[in-house]
Amino acid sequence: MEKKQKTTKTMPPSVVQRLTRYLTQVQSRIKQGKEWISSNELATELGLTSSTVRQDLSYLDFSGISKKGYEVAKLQKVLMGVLGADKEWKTVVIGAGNLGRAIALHGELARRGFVIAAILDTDERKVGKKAGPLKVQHLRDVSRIVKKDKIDIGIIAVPAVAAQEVADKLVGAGVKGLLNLSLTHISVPAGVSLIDARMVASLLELTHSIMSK
Amino acid sequence: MEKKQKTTKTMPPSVVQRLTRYLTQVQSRIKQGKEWISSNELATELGLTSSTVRQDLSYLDFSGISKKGYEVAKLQKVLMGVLGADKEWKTVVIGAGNLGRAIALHGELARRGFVIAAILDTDERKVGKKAGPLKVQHLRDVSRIVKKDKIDIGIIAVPAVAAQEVADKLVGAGVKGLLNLSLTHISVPAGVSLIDARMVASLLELTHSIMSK
DNA sequence: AAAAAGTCGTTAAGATTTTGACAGATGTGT
DNA sequence: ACACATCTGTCAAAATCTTAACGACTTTTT
Repeated sequence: MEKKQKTTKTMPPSVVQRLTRYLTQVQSRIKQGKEWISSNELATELGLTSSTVRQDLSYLDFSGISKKGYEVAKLQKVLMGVLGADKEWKTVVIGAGNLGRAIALHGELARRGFVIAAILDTDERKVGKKAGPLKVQHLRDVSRIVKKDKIDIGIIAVPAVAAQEVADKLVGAGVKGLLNLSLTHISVPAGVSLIDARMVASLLELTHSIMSK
Repeated sequence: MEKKQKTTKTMPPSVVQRLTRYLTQVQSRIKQGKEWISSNELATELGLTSSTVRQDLSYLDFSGISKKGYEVAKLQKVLMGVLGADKEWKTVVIGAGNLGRAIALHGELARRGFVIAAILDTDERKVGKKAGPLKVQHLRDVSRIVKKDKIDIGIIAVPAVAAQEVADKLVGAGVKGLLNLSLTHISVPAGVSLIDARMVASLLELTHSIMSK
């Protein structure tokens, strides 16, 4: 009657962020035909300390081998499992502006298991137009679409003023997580996940950093 | 003979990130015609504690007033100054795929002082095509363009395999900072700033978070 | 004019994250 | 088979970040 957990003390967000980087690094190793990678190599490649790498990987249900390091195939599998990169995630993009359309068409997402099932907007001039294989639908149908297509994730690519309202609609319709690309803060109820990916904010971090050098 | 610094103990990255959020919040206050905002209001709106807000703002060369809070107009000005949001930044986008073009055309960036001076690609089929008002140029001209247009920032929107090489070229050409939108890790020399804004990574953080709820 | 209430700035306590250090494990060379 | 070198896993110290607490100041109320 024992759960298979071992991994399951929740990881700090900073660890999760680094896991995504380990995953890309490991995958590039695999492409190169390598079989092993050490904590020290990972650390050097990513600008971390090997101690951090080992500590992070200790959260996983997975072990390395002395003198060899980590087996990349297995590590990839474990990382994908923990991050959910081994599943398909149904997503909907809200906002059929340049950014929204670009995301809907971004091959990388599809390749990584993020299926864009629909793209929505409120602008009647955009509704009905094509965005690649998708036809832009009206936001008013969000609830029906989320339910019918079993959408997990909403990607918010609308102007700041509309962001919270769109988020509320998505949450109301039952999505489990939101990716916020607008530059505004969004709040969501406790059961829903939210990650910010605000480019303008990132650019401001960058300019701050440039100025303080 | 005294510097006007006061602000100038470098801020932790986490503080800088929050400053960007304070800025958007303050600006929305200003639009609403309000004059003041308290640490507690900011905290509530952004899901923080008022203590964190006060601590963060204490890094700035700026003070609130007992019983009233912070004057939004002044706070905006100080935040913009610290973040570099009161300047124009010349940027170049590398990669004329969907994402690169969307960014080059993204009005929000222009509105925030990020001037997209050029968009570059290596794909001869894309070179010469229009992306809004810009014409796609060949990456081989990056150095000339960066110098002529006094480019500060490179935005990297190319496939993972090309990202590091593009970064090296941009750094070689003299940009001061990079925004990395590719999903790969990029390394840069010490004098150059780098911020990651990797959507796929953000989505993986999101799916991890969804799964662990 | 005194008391009350609200807010800031700052200190330090508490929590979290990162790093250093080292025992134990595994492979390599002689 | 032994010594040596190289890794991992883990513990604990160090560094960093967040939060609570409280004195001081300002406005409002009585």
